[in-house]
Amino acid sequence: MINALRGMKDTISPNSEIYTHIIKTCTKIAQNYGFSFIETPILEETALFKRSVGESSDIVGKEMYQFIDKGDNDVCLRPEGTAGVVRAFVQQKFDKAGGVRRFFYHGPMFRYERPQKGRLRQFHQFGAETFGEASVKEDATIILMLKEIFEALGISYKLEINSLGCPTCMPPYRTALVGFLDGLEGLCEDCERRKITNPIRVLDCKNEHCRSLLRTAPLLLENLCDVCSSDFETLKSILDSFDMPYVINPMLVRGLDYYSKSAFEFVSDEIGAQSAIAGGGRYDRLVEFLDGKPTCGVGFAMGIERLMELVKMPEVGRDGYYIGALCDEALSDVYRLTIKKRKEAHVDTTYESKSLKSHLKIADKLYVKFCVCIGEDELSNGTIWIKDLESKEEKTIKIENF
RNA sequence: GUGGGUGUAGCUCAGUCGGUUAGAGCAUCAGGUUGUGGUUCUGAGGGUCGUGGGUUCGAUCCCCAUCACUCACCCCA
Repeated sequence: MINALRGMKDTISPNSEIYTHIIKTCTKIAQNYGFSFIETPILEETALFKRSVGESSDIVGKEMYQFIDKGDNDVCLRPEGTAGVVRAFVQQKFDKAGGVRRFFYHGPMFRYERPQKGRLRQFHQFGAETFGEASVKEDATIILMLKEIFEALGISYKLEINSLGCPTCMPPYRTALVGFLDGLEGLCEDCERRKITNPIRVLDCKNEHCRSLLRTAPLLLENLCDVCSSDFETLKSILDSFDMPYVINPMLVRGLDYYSKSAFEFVSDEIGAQSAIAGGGRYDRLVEFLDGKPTCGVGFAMGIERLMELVKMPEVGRDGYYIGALCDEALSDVYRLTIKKRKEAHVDTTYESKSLKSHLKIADKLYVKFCVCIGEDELSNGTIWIKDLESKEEKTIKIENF
């Protein structure tokens, strides 16, 4: 027997209904917010991810599904969605055209990691990106859009926010931080490495000893430039005015290198150790990293599999028909009727004749509203027998009136 | 990549201190005399006890290896 690869799952009913419900809900809300659907290739040139996500990140460092194709191209299955969208944005020359563009996407992402609860090698994200809008109101809008999505899906969550600064305030802070870190003894191996590659990430270390050492570390939040500082204040006041609770987490550093200014993460405490259900922020430099004209951007991505464990599905009532034959002579009429009725409604059937009791049992289990049967009596009268499985009301009507 | 846990019927799990034909519930199918469901009753089908080796007269059970799944670390959605 051939099984699916490690960390890759089939999505089958009833999970597929939950998946579809999430996509539908997100799509509707994103469209209300002015985002339009974009589909980008799942396979991209490896260089795209190295330059956008960043070589220092674990994603690029050790988690990419990377290979050489038959044309000798170095390619990757996308580990996240933003890079492809930015590439498409630049390729379409939207950067030169100017204006504000908003896109949403959803689909599979791939990371070669050891699977665990809430982590798969092929997983699915829904995400959205706004280009060309510098106002921090857009950052707030995206957070409020996520709030609306989670409310629509019946998901409870906590929001954490932080500011990662900009090219004005980040570099001096970075220098100060490295100076502080150099004075420390006993950081873990990972932190020693991160100190060189991406010192900001040291703040995010889960190691208890490191955390205690870092208690007195300088915080970017206290060293923001005037613009970043006032933007962060604006963001907080908008969230306050829309009753969007949040906690400021100065240690929150998104895993991807391209973020700047606003960073946020929605977390759930009901899904195991992998608790982030959505994350995002601003990435004002990314477009130029990918050879575009400098254009600011802000966006988010959420993990659909992680949401699937939390979604409360709306109640569904009985719907549609089940049509069955009580004798072999009625089989062809049943079949014809089924195909015809499907032009207007959901119809299930069986290709064999069975007892009335069997048909009713099947119809009940399929959770349809009506059970329709044709037997010898109906055949000779040109009628059908129909029963409403909710009201238990039954009647016999002319076949042409069905 | 590292560590823990688990592999017995389609699903959820019992079980054998090693001993003849391995069990239950749910699910499936058929029936409870003539065409009535979600509740009941009866019956049937369905298992190389993850795989390979070892110990033993004998292994589903003990030992070793291996694979798979799972949780956690790292990191992230």
